[in-house]
Amino acid sequence: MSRLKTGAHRASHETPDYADTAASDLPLHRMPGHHIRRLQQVAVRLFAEEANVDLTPVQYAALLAVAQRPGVGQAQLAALIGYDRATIGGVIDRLEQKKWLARMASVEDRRVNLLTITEEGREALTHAAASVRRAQERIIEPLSEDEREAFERMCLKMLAHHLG
Amino acid sequence: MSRLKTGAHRASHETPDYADTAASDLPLHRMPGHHIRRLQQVAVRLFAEEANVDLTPVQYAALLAVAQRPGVGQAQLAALIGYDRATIGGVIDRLEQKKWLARMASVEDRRVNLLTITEEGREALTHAAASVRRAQERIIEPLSEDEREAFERMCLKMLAHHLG
DNA sequence: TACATATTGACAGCATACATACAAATCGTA
DNA sequence: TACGATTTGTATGTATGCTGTCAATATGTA
Repeated sequence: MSRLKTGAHRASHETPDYADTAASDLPLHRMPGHHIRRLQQVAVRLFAEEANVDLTPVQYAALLAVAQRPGVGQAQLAALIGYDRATIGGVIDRLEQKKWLARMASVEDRRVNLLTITEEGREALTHAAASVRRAQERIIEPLSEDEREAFERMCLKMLAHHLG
Repeated sequence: MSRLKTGAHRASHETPDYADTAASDLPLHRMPGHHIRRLQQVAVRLFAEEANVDLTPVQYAALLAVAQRPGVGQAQLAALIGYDRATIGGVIDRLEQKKWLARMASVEDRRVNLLTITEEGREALTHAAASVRRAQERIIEPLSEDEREAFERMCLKMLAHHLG
């Protein structure tokens, strides 16, 4: 604790001389959770850099899913792409404001909002496709072809284990 | 587009019979960005499940970093753990409310808030260490030892490329 | 048919994240 | 030393994400 007085500019110019922490503390660079968080930040940034339409990664996934399954309900859409039921409402609000997606009352089940993509939404999807692909490629760009396959396989393995 | 009328409950009971999307649309299960997003959700959930103190992953990383470098400023802390300068303020607010972290005005640079961990904060860190370690292990649990090393190596490779 | 149970979408509250803008303070350089 | 450029922390606005709660609506069963 006596090192406390040394001030803000000192630490960055010297050999890392950490104050004691619990013996069982993992350093951040050994925490998969920390890596995943930073990769997520990178992925979002790359998506935004490449995007040529006003779409976030979340909005793109939602729009694509509705395009592939017209008439899906909000809860089903959320389950489909792994989002929260409470979150998807806001995402749909914003896509609806842009006129890319529409809510329609279901006749069979009056709780449900049937979701459909509009023509403009389909055009936006088409227009975005190439840049989305580029963003995805840029994330894994530093990996070799073998590594890319291994990375995808390991991701799917972890997701299947934790979600399946 | 004529399939649009078929309603909400149809698609989930039949062979995937997707409406046409652009030929260049990647399916979600081929998007590393999508996998990373879902892994991030899993990692946060596991952290919350294991946590035995009132700490989020972000707060834990910040608290640990301050414990290791007492007297760091907010901007330096943000750079250290890869967060945004604007975000870290709120994180620190909440850690300060819990009395686990303190802001002190710097004498040398009056713009800077020197951050220090309190005794209670150090105790919280110690108390949390084992559960944090468990959460990290659970994320990569389905991977073999070789795969775990490969996963870490590939994460670091991508992060170095995009952040370095 | 009546009633307990479950599902759906909305909403509130909290906690990241990022872009942008801002004032205060510091730094670099002419 | 004056002054433009940079840095620091804060504030605002937008967009996820999660937990909980709620009302409306279905559903399953006694």
